[in-house]
Amino acid sequence: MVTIYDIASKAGVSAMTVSRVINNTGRISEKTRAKVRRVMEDLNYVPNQTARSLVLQETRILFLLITDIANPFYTTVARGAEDAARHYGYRLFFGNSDENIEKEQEYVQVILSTRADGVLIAPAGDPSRDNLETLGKHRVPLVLLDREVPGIACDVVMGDSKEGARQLVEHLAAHGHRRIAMINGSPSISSARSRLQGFQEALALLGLPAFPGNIYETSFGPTQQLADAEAWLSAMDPLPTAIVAGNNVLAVELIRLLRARDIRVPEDISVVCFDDLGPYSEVDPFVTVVAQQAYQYGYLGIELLVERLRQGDEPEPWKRIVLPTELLVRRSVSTVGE
Amino acid sequence: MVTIYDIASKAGVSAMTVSRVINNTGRISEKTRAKVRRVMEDLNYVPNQTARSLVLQETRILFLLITDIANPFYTTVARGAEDAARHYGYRLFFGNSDENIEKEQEYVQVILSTRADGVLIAPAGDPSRDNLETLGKHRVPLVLLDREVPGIACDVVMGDSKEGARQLVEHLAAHGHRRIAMINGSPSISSARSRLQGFQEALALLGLPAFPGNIYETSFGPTQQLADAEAWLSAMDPLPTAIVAGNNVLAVELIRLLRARDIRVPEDISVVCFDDLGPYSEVDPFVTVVAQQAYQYGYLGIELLVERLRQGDEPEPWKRIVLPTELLVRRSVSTVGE
DNA sequence: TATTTTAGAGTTATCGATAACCCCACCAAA
DNA sequence: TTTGGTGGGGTTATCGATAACTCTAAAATA
Repeated sequence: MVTIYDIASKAGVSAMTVSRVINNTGRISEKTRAKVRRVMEDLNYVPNQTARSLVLQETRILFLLITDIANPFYTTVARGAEDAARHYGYRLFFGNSDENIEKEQEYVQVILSTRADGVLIAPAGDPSRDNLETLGKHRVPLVLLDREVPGIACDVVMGDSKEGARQLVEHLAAHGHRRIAMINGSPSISSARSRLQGFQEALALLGLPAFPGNIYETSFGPTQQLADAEAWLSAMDPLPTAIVAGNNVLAVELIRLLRARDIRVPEDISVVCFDDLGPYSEVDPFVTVVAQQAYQYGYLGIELLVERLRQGDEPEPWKRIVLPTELLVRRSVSTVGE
Repeated sequence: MVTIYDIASKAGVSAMTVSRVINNTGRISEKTRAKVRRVMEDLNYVPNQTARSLVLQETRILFLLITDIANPFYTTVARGAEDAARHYGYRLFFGNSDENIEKEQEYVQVILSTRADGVLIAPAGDPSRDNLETLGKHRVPLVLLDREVPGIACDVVMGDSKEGARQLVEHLAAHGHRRIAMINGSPSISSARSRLQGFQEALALLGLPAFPGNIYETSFGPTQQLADAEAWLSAMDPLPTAIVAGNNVLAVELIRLLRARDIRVPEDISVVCFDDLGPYSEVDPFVTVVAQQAYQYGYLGIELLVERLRQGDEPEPWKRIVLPTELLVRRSVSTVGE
């Protein structure tokens, strides 16, 4: 590999002069600058960012740790994050935690050994606190994505889960549904808690019953089997006329399960959920959802991070960006009692 | 940040001894080893991978450069790549080229300055040759994804595009379609060429007409507006009864365009395409596709790369992995002439 | 007992860049 | 003539790790 010293000797100058030309610092005569530039081109020189990182104590690497890149929500988050990182001159690593604390912990080690300048992370849940504290102990700037963690003070980009839940329930109620159940992610995840709370408050507000067993809590995880969900469904007698799913993955799994039991959606049970099902759900719109501004999650998250990196000594107060949700009405809700 | 020297002095040994403990090399007494380990834990030491990369001349970084992380196909590729990278102890950068040569070129510079150990790339097209040669000139191991580039000899993971096209056309023919058109990506992309060729061969084989203007070539790109596609449609008289789309994005855009013109799918025109549409398609299967093993693209691609990295001096011949396609019949095809 | 071996370390140079400091010639002002 | 500012650029130390070599005391062997 061509180094700065190769350039220096071919150009008959010192390495420092080459460095100055590269970074446009110091005083260099036009003649010297031109000569160095030409040698760099001749030799196809590309600065070694690793060496630079070592001496500058800055890697210009940001890490995006999400729970599943295959989930359309996070996919779009990743796109936003990548666009922002590119715009601000950072490189972006990514990893999937699969909603798994141990996997997350492994990535924390990778992040630390990488000396990433900052981390944009959707924590697996409240138990992620240890992992986040590890990052904090090493002074790695952090921005939380979609989920807050009690005890961790930092910037966060999240959605208005309670409002989203309210929109879904109101929509169902407007279609005559009164017996509504919810399948949700683990209560150890703040967004799941907010969605549940929003769900219950909306029920109360509309005078709808919170019948026994109307809540089923499992994992948002990508490999979820919904093994017990079958029992949960059977236990509800009569079945609810509508079910709110805590996220898109759960909605998909639920619909699959319902169909396997010959329960039609939406004729027998209506299903709605949080998060859209990808850029292509517009082809044949089916599931009614409250969509979130996934791209903005990623873009704004990186921007918060970059802002933090620029602050240094006089840190500003933590920011908390709450993005609105939008109800997209499609075909997975039928009208009851007509 | 805690360094190896901090550990060394606290433990009363030299830095080299600490390094030996970390890497399990050389001879270290159990007592010393234990002492060093304890100091490392006490001080929360994490080795600096940057420094290590510099001296080892190896970053343990792989770069995944795709054209759009928001495309469900590449999303799944990314997941496979990430799983494989993790398995083999590599970190994974990613970037989107948006089917754009200039953006791709910028990323090539990033890759070079990063000193990534290898690159898994879906090139924007044949003109990517320059970019790939730049990588080659710097001896960066390369694996091509989904697309070959004339003049570039390296490992590649791709799909059986011709067979896929045949499956689609045969499926349409079996439903009575005889007037079939195709909307495809740029002919500068090898997979687009193969798909077109497969399409035309299949037509010929089945004795179907290749009427004038039955092929429309545009870009696979994510931001494609299909501005001229409208004119293309109008120029075909009568309209075809079925259209094959070169990939999922084009199919989506096409369907949107057809609907805007009040042309129903599949009643008026049937639409099929390459690549599945993501998790949504499980919920309410609509578009008939030939799906590709996207996860395997990513996983096997990284494996090829890692294999190359291990070879060093006696390189094996280039490998060319061709993955099969699978026809998934759904609702976007109607039967003609009943 | 004298001489090798060997276990268990330490020393020094190096990877490729940049920061901080130093140096010198030249020109202007005192 | 002396002083000192400034343009232009070189020297040296440093970032945090590892490779290659060296060193020493104790154990093994002759």
